[in-house]
Amino acid sequence: MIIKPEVFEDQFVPRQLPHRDGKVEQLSRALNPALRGERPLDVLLTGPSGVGKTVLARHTIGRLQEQTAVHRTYIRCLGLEARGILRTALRKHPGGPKAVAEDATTEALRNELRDCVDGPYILVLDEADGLPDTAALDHLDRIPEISTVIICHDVEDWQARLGNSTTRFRSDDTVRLERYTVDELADILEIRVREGLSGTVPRKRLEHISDTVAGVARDGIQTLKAAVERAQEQGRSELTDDDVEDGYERARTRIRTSNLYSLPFHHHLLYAIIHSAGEIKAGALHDRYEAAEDRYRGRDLMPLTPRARRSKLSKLKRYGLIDWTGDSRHRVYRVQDEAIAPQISIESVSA
DNA sequence: TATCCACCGGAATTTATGGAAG
DNA sequence: CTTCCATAAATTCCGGTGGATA
Repeated sequence: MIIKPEVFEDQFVPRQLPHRDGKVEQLSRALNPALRGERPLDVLLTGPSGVGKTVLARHTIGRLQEQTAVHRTYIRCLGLEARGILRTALRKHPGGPKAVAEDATTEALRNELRDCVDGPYILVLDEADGLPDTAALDHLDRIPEISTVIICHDVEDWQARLGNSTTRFRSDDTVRLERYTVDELADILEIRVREGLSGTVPRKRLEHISDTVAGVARDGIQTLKAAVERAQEQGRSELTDDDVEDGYERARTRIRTSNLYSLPFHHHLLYAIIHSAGEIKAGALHDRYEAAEDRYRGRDLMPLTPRARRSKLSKLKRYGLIDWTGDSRHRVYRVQDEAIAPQISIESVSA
């Protein structure tokens, strides 16, 4: 029985981070100058998705704030450009203005930010892979009190991106997180069980979950939650292996559904055609797409030529939404998970 | 078994968009 | 305001692929 749903939410920051002691310590060391009122070091925090990069940053900075008054702001970079970063950094700073003008230029924002920071200010740039360029960093570079914790997936990609940019945010320190082992992740799940559920779950079952999700903590926690929900629906208090397998499917479906919904119309149309066909050969897919081009009426997008469609199909595959077998003109497309319903209906082209 | 050809995907090129500079 | 520049997305071009066809 779930008694504290928040324990299973992505934003939940646990009081303890098992098996991350060394990483917490490393990050703390970099940030500790703040205890003396000095500027913390810049840190690059990397690792695959779902292994606790954001949680590590929140947890460690949270502890720092218990010891000293230091300002910090979390910014999810996805979809933001330099202006958006500066605006958020300014708006969330305690000494910042109540409202920031909509049309303020990047320079104006930067100057205003520089004038209001009065001590160490830590910016956590989450999902920094999503930044279009280094412009944001180049601006922040000119405000001496600001330091950064940059969270991204791949160090090499990130450094290549910095390229010839002269920013000082080349990171004094890099904290790398890896996937958890089965045992480690089971420990983490045990804590969630203790804090969020009314009953207990046998260790073996938690290890089964950990193994199923291959050490990705976020998936493990979501799978645990979905498995418990399933058992609850069926009036059982104990988890079975089937609950775990089904919970994993549900968790994956949720993630993929949100993946699909985040994509533009092109992808939705292609996905809807494949979903309604079940299996569809390349030629037929392109024919139906062309037959459905009237769907673009009233949108500010234009139908794509075949080459661009292929790019969208590749993306759908990367997102775990479709799959295919065969090659060249004999390729057959299909959806990976029937349970993920398309957002648009394509009755008119399903014939 | 040689050729055909519809589709694939890398690479170069064009187009659209938005910010910065003058 | 215009011009310039950078970037991303889409198109154009084209060699590669492999089951179908004769």
